[in-house]
Amino acid sequence: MLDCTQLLKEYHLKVTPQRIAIVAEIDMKGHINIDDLFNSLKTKFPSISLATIYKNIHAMIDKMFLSEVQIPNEKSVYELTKELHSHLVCKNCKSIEDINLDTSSLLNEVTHKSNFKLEEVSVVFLGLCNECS
Amino acid sequence: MLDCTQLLKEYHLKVTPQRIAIVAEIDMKGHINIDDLFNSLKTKFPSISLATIYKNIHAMIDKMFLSEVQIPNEKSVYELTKELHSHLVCKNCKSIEDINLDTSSLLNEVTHKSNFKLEEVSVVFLGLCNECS
DNA sequence: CTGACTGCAAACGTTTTGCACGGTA
DNA sequence: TACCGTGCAAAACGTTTGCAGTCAG
Repeated sequence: MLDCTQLLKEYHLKVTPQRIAIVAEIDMKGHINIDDLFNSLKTKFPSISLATIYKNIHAMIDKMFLSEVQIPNEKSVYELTKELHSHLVCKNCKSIEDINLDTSSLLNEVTHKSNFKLEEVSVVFLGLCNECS
Repeated sequence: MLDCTQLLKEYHLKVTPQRIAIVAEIDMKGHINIDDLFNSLKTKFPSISLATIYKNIHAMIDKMFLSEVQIPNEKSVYELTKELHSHLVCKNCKSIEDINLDTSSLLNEVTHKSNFKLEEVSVVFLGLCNECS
């Protein structure tokens, strides 16, 4: 299990119960949006504020240990920063799976076809997950 | 040059001066966000309302002849619907280029590695355009 | 002539901000 | 103790809605 306290310290963020809970929840769920995070944390911290969630999510993104994942037509979800990967999104249940892909041929193709100096590529697949299909 | 009136008729939307201007502007710019569209149209229609822009953009998306392009960390832009393609986005000047890619090997890879039934894939490249690099 | 479109203003949902209080280091 | 984080309330922001007047078909 992830040592949230340790992680926060590594990134020079003060360790508070709310922050520990935020990191623990994201780690457990893998991907979660602001509202679901807020609702989950309310059971543990009945008076927690959405402002606190927003402030902390942004602080963690600034420190680069959280990443925002933008999903077409859905609210963004957040995940602990891992090595580069792509996402599979279920159109039905909205669940999200990570997948590691070899994008080298794609990058190669773009490098030859365009004048862009590429830095990142975001690949999102939409479809139906195993359970929904 | 695109016959905007004709296009609107084909998709069974009433032809109004505002709609012609919206389609013409999107066709001219290729990709444009709501604010830029609003500001461009204000020179021609000083009293045009943002509500009109929003309503029309959505009407055209519903008729499938406009498409929304979601750009990480930026406002969505809109384009006339063309055959499936990917986008190159300049991190500096925010310009957008279309590119046609062969995504078959990518789809193949995902089909083998996951249990998802794929329907769509969105690929966005971020980097620097020719002028900015 | 009728229904659809426009522009305005108000409503709405989400995110951000300012501030007083409390907790971490 | 000094500063940072929290929670509340208000503000800001982008988008949507309702409505009265106008226009396209």
